Amino acid sequence: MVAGGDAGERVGISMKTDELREKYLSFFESKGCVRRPSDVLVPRGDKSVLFTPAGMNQFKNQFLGIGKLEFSRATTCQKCLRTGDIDNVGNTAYHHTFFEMLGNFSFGDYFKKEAIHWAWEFLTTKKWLGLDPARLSVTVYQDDDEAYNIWHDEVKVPAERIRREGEGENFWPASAPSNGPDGVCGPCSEIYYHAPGAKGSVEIWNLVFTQFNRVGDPPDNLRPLPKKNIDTGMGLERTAAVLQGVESNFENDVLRPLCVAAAEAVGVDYSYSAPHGRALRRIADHARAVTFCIHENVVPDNEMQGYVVRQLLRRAVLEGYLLGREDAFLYRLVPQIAQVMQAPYPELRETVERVQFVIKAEEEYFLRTVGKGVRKLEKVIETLRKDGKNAVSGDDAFDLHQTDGFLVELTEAIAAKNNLSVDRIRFRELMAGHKKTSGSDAFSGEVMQAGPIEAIRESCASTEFLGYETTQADGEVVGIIAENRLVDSLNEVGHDSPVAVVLNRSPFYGEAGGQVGDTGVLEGADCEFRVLDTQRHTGFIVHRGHLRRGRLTVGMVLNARVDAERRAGIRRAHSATHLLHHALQKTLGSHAMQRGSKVEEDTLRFDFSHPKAISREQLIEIENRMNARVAEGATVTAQIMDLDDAKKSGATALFGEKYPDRVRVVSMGEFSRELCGGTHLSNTGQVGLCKIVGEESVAAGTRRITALTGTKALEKVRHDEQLLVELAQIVKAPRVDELTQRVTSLVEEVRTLKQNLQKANAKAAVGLLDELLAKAVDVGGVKVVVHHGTDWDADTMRAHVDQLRAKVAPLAVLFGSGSEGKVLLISALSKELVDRGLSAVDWVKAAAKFVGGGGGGRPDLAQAGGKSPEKLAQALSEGLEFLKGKLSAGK
RNA sequence: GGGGACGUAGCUCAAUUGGGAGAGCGCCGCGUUUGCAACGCGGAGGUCGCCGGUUCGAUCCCGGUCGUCUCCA
Repeated sequence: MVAGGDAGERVGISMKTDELREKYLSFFESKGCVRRPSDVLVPRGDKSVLFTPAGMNQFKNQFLGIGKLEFSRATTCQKCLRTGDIDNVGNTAYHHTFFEMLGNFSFGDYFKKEAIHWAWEFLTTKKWLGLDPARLSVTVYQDDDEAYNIWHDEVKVPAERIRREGEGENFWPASAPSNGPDGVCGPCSEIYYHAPGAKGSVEIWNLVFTQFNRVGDPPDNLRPLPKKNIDTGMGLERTAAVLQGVESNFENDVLRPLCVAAAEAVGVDYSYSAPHGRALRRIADHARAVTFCIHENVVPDNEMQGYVVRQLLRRAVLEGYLLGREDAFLYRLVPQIAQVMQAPYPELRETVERVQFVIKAEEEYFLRTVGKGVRKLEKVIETLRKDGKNAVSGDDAFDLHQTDGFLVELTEAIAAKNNLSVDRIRFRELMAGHKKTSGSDAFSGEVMQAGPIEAIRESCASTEFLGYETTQADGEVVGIIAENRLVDSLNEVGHDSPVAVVLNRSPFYGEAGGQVGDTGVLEGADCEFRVLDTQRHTGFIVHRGHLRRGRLTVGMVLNARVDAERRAGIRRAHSATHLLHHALQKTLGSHAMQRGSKVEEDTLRFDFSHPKAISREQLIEIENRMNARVAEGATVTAQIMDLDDAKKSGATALFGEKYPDRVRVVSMGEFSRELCGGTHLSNTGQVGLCKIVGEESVAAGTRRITALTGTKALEKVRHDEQLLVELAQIVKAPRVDELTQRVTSLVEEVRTLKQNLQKANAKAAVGLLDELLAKAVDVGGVKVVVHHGTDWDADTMRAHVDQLRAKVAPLAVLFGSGSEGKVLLISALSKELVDRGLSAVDWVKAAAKFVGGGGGGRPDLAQAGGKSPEKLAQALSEGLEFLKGKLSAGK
């Protein structure tokens, strides 16, 4: 099972992945680093990335000096996701989408010397990894003599094993000095290991020395930072593979079992060098990535992160499909993934069922769209066959890809079965064009740099939030931001774009946890600032709004008053949200976990995981449970505690949500306990009434319930009541209770009236038709009926035509009818006349000419319109003459 | 954020130069049968997503809008 090499040398250093991770973290703990948990895989607050791409991501603020620095050195094992090299996954030994990165970090604390020495110590000391120093080599940035000297003079790495590299290789961000971006950057030093028996060496560790601030283009654009940082990364999978003496990451003790499990799920055997080994490695990799994402509630979707998850999942399913597995199989890997990853991420086990459910649903969904695409492709192939062509065009392949989500690999596979190829060149061309036209800068990642808000930090660390206790308090203005710039004072009343005001203390709630920001007013001796919205920004509460009166200056003390009535409505809605969550769990089961929420004034929206629509009965039950909790008037309390204690006490937390070390727990009676920073009632009875007004789907496996509380709930009930009263009046039901009966009988009445009318018309038509035939002109044996009907519509005319044609042949009919500036003409010929080359279309056109219109249709039946009803009689007689002419000419 | 498509009966979907809205399955009734997707006949069920425009006339063309799918970022 283990790849070749010198067994004796390997035994001493073989080490499990879990052991390596733990050793790394405890080693750096012993160097004073604080061991921090892995950040979530999908950082919600960070708009610059879709997924956590590297270990340093969670420390961006610390690197920038934003916020309070609770520690200056840290170590983590961070779960990461990257899709840039997705095509290499499974082909190479070292590429993954999901992977873990070991790191140690210094924020203005230790620097190059320690980082290098410690890396070496960890790698070479027997107590830790015990690697042979002779098998290690390093690189440094070409101009970084400091790093070179440490390696050479202090660590004693011989010069022939120290390589100097350019900014493309050994600078972060790559090539930053020449090409930017501006901001913090610095040289790197990489450590390589040459495994016994291996051809070359592999990079296992990258040390980044962020010591510069780049300002503009060269020369002299790298300014030394006052506080230098260390950011390092060691790939866990890769190092584990090295330590285990295996030739690929996918052969290590975590990934190999997943490849085997993938093989089993697909129904084939796994071996590293087998032809389908690549496919199985991809399945294993993608399944792990998808499992972690869905665990964090990032589900397959068609935009942003959800789209990436969908692509990963579909690519994995496709690999299986191409190996002959045409039903859902990927979801079966989840328990195995939770198993091999349980040491660092025990929480994975709690969501196995839900993750499997989501994966299976998406798999089946995908297989359906594949089915649709297959049908479409079969049609394409059929016409190709007819035309004697041997390749599916790039345009067809692209159309399948773009509109049906049909991956081109699949098109190719199916084409190959039919001995056809696919025009990949044209496909790629179209794809490139599509990328160009659909691309946008909506996603231009912001570079690491501090905004105007951070400058406020010099005078004030953060805003103290007072809103749990009060809705009104005095606070000092510590910052004013207008037009994205920090200003000392503001006197322009009626600023177009909103202005932001930061106080040192405030009762205003900044939008968070689904609860909207407060509105209200900031008032001083002779000034007034209207707050339209409140946001949070790294510890500050930012009041956004407009100056209404006077002048605002930094240092002023203002009386901050929250719009208390609105806040009360928000509190009702927020507490009701917890009641709803509780009721859902009770009614639907524990899988009905919160996925998101939006809490506004007496209005709430709650998304949760649930596979199907909720029945009317269940909705009533949920509503009943909530209102029972309202009626019982349970006490609502909040307390601050350690995150671990809160979780132990059974408080509901969301997977994929990042919580601070100390959290606030909101409890209601004995039935509800949630981690929540929102503002709540003191007693559930204050909700008043909670009315569910909507239930819908927002994504596969996710439902949304909308509900109203307090005043709005009452208003809604009244509104519905009013509606019924109005309806009752309109349909003349004596009482609202009898509406159903009344409307039913009205519908019934309309139906019978319609039927009667139809019968009456048919009856009248019988006599009419005979009359028409009697009046018909005989032109050379052809009965010609020309008639001006009163208020006939097209349907009536056609019905008459059909009945006449059933009675007599050969027959030609021309009907006309006019009303209010509109004329309708219909002409019809029996089959014999059509066979003789006559056309109803020509005929009706000839007649329509006289009423200022045109027409068309089929040779046996045509229709035309016009605008001059007064000329209808003429049109009809001219029409008759036209046909006479045709009939005699045809003889 | 942008591109491509789709939206027709309860369900799955047809319908070409713009001119009479269809099939299969399901449902109801009658009949024939009584064995695994039975058969025959009859019937009900449609604002052709919604709004506007072009046209004598729009399910069809154009614009907008909503919903669904999909691709790119």
